[in-house]
Amino acid sequence: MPGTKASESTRREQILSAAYAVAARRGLQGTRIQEVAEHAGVSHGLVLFYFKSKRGLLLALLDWLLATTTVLHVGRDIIRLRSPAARLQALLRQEMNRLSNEPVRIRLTFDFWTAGIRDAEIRLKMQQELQRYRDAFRPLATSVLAGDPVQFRGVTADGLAAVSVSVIKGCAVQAMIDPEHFDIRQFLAATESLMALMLRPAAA
Amino acid sequence: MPGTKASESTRREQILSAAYAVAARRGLQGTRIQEVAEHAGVSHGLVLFYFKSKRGLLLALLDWLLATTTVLHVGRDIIRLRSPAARLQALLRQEMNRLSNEPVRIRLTFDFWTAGIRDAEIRLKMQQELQRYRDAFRPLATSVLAGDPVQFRGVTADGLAAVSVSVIKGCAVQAMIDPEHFDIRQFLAATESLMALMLRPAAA
DNA sequence: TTGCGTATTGATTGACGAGTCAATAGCTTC
DNA sequence: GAAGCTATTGACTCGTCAATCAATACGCAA
Repeated sequence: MPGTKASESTRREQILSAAYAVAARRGLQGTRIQEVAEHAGVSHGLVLFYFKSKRGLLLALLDWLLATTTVLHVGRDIIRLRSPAARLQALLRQEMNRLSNEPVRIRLTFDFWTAGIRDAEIRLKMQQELQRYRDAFRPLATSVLAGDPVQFRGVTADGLAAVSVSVIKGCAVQAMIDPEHFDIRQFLAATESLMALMLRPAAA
Repeated sequence: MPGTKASESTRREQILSAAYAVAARRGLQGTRIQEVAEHAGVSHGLVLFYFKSKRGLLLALLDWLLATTTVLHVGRDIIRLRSPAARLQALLRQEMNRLSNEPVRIRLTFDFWTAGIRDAEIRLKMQQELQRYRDAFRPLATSVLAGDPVQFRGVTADGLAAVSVSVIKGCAVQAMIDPEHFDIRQFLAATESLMALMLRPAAA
C-alpha cells in the first residue's frame, strides 16, 4: 500500500509546508497530525516517521519559520541612507510592511510566542529571535544617541533598540487583533514624526 | 454524596479564581476542567453545571480577567500633572510597573490574544480592551499634538495613542518572553527621553 | 530479474478529556 | 419533622487524537 517514494529533504519540506498552512489555520495546539498529513498528501504515519512526535513537528516548524523569515535585512538601500534616524525610520517602515503582507506568518509567530510562555525549548528560540531583532537595531540606535548626547543622557543603545522593537511588536499585536480600528498609516505617520524629533538638533 | 452548598455567586467566584490559577499555569488550551475543579475543591460536574462548557468557562474567565484588571486608571495624581507629556510619561510608567508586578495576569492576557486570533467572540473582547486602552491615551495625545502643531503635522491623536499602546504591549511581549535580556529600567529611560523630546519646544 | 532495504501505509491501541445524567445529600419552608 | 427543591456528585459515554507497528510496495543494486 505504500505510495511513491521521495527524497528525505523533499518529504520534510512538503510536510513542513503543510504544517505551516494547517498551523496558521488551526493554531499550534489545534494542529492535528492527521490534517497535516492530508494536506501534504501523505499518511499520518509518515509524518510521525519523519518528525517522531507532534512536538517534534512543531519545533521543526518553528525552525523552518524562523529560517524562512527574512531576518530584518538591513538592505544596501537602507545602509546607504545618510542619517541614522532616517535608516531607523526605513527599517521600521520595512518591518511594518511585513505586517500587512505576511499576516499568516505573523499570526504563527504570535502563536509560538504564547507557546514559549510554557515551553522552555520554544521560549529559547523566541528569545534568540528577539535578541537578533534588537541587535539589528542597536547600531542605528547607537548612531542616534551619538547625535544628541545631552538629550539622551542615561539612555543606552540597548534601551533604545528595545523601544524600537516594542513599537514593531506592539504594532503587530494591534494589527493582528484589531485590524479594523488600527490604522497602519496613521501609526506610521506618528512614528515618523517621533523619528524626526530624534533627528532634530537640540535647541541651543 | 453531594457536599455542602454555597450561593451561586460564591461558587462562580470560587471556580473562576481556580480557573485563573490553572489557566495561568497550563495555558488556555491546556486547562482541564478536572484540574480546575480539584483546585476549587468541587467536582468537575459542578464546573460544567455552572459554566455549561469549557468554552463557557474560558469566556467567563476572560470577562473576569478584564473586569478585575485595573483598567488603565488615569488617577488623580496623574491628571494633576501639568504638562501632557509628563502625564503620558506617568501613564507609561504605571503600565510598565504592572508588567513586573502582575506577570501572571499579563501572561494570561497574552494567551487570550492568541486565542482571539481564531475565536471571534474572544477577539471582540480583546478588541474592545485595546480600544479602551487607546482611548485612555487619546486625550493626552491630543494635548501633546496641540503643543507642537508644526512638528506633528499630519499626525493624528489616534495614531499617537496607537504608538503609545504599542510601546506598552511591545514591552510586555519582550518582558514576557525574554526577561533575562530585557532591561525594563533601560527601556523606561529610553521612553522617557523620547517623551522629553516631544515636550521640547520647537527650535526657532 | 531477483532480492534487499527502507519509505510508506493504515489498522489498532491506549489515554485522555469533555460533556451527560441519574442518584443523592444538603438546605429551606411550612 | 416532613416534604420538596436543587446544588452537587461521580460513574459513564463518546469522540478525538497521538503514537505504535506489522505488513507491504517501491526503488535500487547486482
